Amino acid sequence: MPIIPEGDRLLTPAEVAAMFRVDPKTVARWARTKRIAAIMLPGGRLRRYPESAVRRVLNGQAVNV
Amino acid sequence: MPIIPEGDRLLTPAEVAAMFRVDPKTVARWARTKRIAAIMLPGGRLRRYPESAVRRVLNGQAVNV
DNA sequence: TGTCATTAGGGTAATTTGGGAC
DNA sequence: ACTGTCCAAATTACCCTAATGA
Repeated sequence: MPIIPEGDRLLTPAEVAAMFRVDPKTVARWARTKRIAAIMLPGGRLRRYPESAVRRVLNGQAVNV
Repeated sequence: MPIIPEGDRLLTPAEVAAMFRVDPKTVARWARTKRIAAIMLPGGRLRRYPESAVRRVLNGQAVNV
């Protein structure tokens, strides 16, 4: 089954950062340390964040990839 | 492209402290003791406060998390 | 193919937190 | 009973450069 549920929009680092009021770099750090779910683009450098994962954090629930 | 649906914006500890004119540490203490709603950033130490929660307190209404 | 805003990584400084005590 | 301050540790922000992707 898909790790990313269908209908789950992917957010850019800038969008996630804006939602949490943190620096985009901080979001990348969360992804690198597995503190928030994220997928890597084929290029292997840029990431996108499933909206559902972001929402889980906003709801104070556990996260993880 | 930049869609940030989450209707409830998040405030930083400093912003909340300024609104109430108290020390940021006091705000953190309120969060620890569940006197004001807050979410913990994935980092695990810093918090953000839903604007709606702060507004409820400012309006003298009950709070709780 | 070339341009260009965005993103990630490294290093360093600043901010924030928790906990105990006053 | 509640707040502000002191401390050490963890987290985050800002600097720069290189790579990505539309």
